[in-house]
Amino acid sequence: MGRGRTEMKRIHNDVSRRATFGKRRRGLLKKARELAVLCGVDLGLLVFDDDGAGKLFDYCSPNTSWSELIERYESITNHKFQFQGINHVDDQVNKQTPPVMYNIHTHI
Amino acid sequence: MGRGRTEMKRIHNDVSRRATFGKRRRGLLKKARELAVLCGVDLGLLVFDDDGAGKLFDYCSPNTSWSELIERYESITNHKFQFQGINHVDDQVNKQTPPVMYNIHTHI
DNA sequence: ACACCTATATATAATCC
DNA sequence: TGGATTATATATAGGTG
Repeated sequence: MGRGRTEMKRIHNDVSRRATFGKRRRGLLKKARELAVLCGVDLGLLVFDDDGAGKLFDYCSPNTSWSELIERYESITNHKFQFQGINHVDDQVNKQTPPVMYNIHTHI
Repeated sequence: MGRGRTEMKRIHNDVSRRATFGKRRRGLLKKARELAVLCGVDLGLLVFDDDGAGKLFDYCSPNTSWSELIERYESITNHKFQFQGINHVDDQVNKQTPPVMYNIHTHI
């Protein structure tokens, strides 16, 4: 994209990589919000900046929260995350109709 | 984008909204993977399809996992999610250097 | 590092099949 | 419905200040 094609591997030059990170991170967050708004779906995006300061960038769609998203993720994948102090683990969880799960590896 | 501009609000026509959801969801997952690979950062994306079947689409960058991402999110935001069966809650958690947190509302 | 610029690569809305 | 197509809107690589 832009003035040249980009190989899909880690950019070795530190300056270029940081510049690209800033641009693409903003683009990705914007597109995440657009998808949530245009299609009215729930979604969450987490991006960690590993520059040593440990910055976090995230987006969570309107009318939901990360705790809800994680609960739903848990109920679908059985990964069993738990919200501290509130016991969400009960026998009902896995009695719901099991939703279908897709991921990028099978659906790109 | 495409042959016309799109207002940034929920698409009311069911057929259009579903078509757009499929296209943009694939685009977003692709861009999430590109950001992770090009910049070597950890990230995760969760998208729920609210069509009644409860489908989930997700991407998690290489060399990490949702449980790790959520632990890191927790340590930054103090939201205190917990991985079931393993007690991650100890007094060390909040003694770490507090990382900076950004989100789309302040950094779009 | 950050913002702006501009040429190009991509994403995708509308359309057709 | 779910792919192709194609015209256009957007994203962004590379460059400059």
